[in-house]
Amino acid sequence: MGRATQQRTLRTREQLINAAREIIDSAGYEMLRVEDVVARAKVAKGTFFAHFKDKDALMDILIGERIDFLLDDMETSSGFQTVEELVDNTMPFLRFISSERYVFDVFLRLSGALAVEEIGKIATSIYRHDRLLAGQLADSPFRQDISIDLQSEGIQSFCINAVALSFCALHSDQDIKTRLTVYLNAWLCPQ
Amino acid sequence: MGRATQQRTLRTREQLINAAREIIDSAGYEMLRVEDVVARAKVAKGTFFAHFKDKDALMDILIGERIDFLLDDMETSSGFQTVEELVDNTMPFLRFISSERYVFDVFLRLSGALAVEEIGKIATSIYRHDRLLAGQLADSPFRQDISIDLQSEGIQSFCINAVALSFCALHSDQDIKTRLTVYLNAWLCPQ
DNA sequence: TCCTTAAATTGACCATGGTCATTTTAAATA
DNA sequence: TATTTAAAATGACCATGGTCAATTTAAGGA
Repeated sequence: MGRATQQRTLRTREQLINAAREIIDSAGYEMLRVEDVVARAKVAKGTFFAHFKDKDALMDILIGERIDFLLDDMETSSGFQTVEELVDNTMPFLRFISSERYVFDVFLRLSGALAVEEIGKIATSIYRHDRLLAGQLADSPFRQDISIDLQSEGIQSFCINAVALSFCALHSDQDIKTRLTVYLNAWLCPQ
Repeated sequence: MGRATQQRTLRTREQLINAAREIIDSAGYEMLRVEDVVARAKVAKGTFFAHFKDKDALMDILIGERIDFLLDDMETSSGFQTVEELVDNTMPFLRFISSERYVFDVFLRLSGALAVEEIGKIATSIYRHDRLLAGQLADSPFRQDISIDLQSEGIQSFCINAVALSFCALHSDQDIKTRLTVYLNAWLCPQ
């Protein structure tokens, strides 16, 4: 099974991720260049790709960890009894994935892993969000004619749609929160 | 207002699009390289970018025209009275956008135009699909508590979600048609 | 028919993500 | 401590989308 991971491996990886975080903090996700990351981390370009399969894999880690922090908050909240509360709980997450068009594109691209081996932080965080929603829906007074799992799947679908339309020039009349509220009332509280 | 468009401009554009169609027919959308397109069309690389803003703009045309053909079929159909019929009407469209992961990615990226000036064929086709759905929903026996427009928007959202999950290793248990049927029954026919 | 000039085309060049044969490092062992 | 060798790091190189100053073409007027 080979030798144990060396200390320097972990150090190099930390340098790369920290360099990337600095760039993102000052210039945003979209501006991140692999060449800038390796220059700041003082390693060669090849080293980057020895640590991350590709640029997306680094983004998956950085975006995924941000989402995880937001899910931590959602998890410690006391759940929701109304669509309004559900929307309020969800907005920090939606504000983040809609903060840059590039972030949303990466999120969509990595939200479904093509192979089980490739499941990354973003894909995992979506699964976590789904389970979190399902748990909180169990204590909520919404429709009873469909399963909790289906309710949750629909909520996620409408979240994505609300963000997608917010990027669309033809639909900029409504903001994400307004649109999501309309969707979820129709989805969770049919008359 | 400048001079009229020259004949050769139209000819060059046709050459480029035809070259692209040939490549896609034989190798698929993902394999298309701009360099191969210009080589086959016997023009210089710069000419490509004088005709199309970027590679995505060409894809928008080629994917958009395919979608338009599928919408033509949907339009000439006699509409739908049940979720089953709605799903059957929609499946050719979903089969196309799920035919390649790359096609789905381009579709998502170009489905919302960031600026009104940039509205392309794909964005237009989505608007057309929405209007087509709304027209056919008007004659359908589904829920009455939400507007036709909202019903249509939800259908589109669930279509995308069904395709997205079909690409996901964690959700490959159900196929697109099965999943969409479950979604739309819950969306259009709540108890 | 010859000029003028806007439109169209060209291809060398750039930006950036990604590869891989070679070199360096350090953990294990004699 | 010296040797071995797997792991880690290197950087020249490649693939591909995209730019732009320079050149060619052709429409319309003198």
